[in-house]
Amino acid sequence: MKLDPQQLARVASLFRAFAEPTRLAILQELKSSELTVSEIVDRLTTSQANISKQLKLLHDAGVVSRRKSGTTVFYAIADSMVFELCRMVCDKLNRDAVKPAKLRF
Amino acid sequence: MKLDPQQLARVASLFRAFAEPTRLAILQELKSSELTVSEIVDRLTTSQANISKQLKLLHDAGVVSRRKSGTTVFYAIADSMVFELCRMVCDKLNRDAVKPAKLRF
DNA sequence: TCACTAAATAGCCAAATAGTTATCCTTGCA
DNA sequence: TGCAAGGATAACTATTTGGCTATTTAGTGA
Repeated sequence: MKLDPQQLARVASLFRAFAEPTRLAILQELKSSELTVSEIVDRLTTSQANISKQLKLLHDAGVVSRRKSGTTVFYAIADSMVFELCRMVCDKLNRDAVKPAKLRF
Repeated sequence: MKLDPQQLARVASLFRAFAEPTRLAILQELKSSELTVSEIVDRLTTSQANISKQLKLLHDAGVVSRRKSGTTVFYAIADSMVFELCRMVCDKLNRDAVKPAKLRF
């Protein structure tokens, strides 16, 4: 079965959510627990505006979930497929690496 | 275990290989068998130059393999993780879809 | 040697986007 | 009411990159 251009675009779009170091860094922080925007900002090295922007993108892609409590907003991984995906990609990079580096998301 | 920025960049880079409809279309064509550049060009709707460019990117990412025979070059899927990855992404899109669309790479 | 074909590359342009700073909601509280 | 804090958004810039056309490189056969 072949996907038509529109379906390919949707698939590509979801892959794109994972195709940025900053977004991967956010997901990595959310691996252990849900976090507020401020907590993520504290753990990473980019601006609050950028974190919010990337969180919105991840949320639109259905990758993270949002929970509001007062003025603070908690984000969490919405689907564990995130980790399966990252593990598969890391495994491939490890297989391809000349010198074993043992990446593990 | 947390990946450092350089490792995150490598992971992101591999994801990026899958984050384009044209490249996904190429991979989809290669699903059934290896193909020459010309054959891929015939099956898709973009220029030969663009197909070559995207094939180079996929090859650099270790996603497709290259086999030369005379003046023609055959490309093939280099790692079956490609299909596992795409299946997982399709499954998620199917889960999220309000109206079941049954995507299947 | 010359013509022909397959594929790769160069050079260009337009669109997409990660990042920034500045500003704007909201909510909670004095 | 006022104000401070947490997040989101706006506007802008710089970079990346998918696509094109034109050209180049490399085999093949007459």
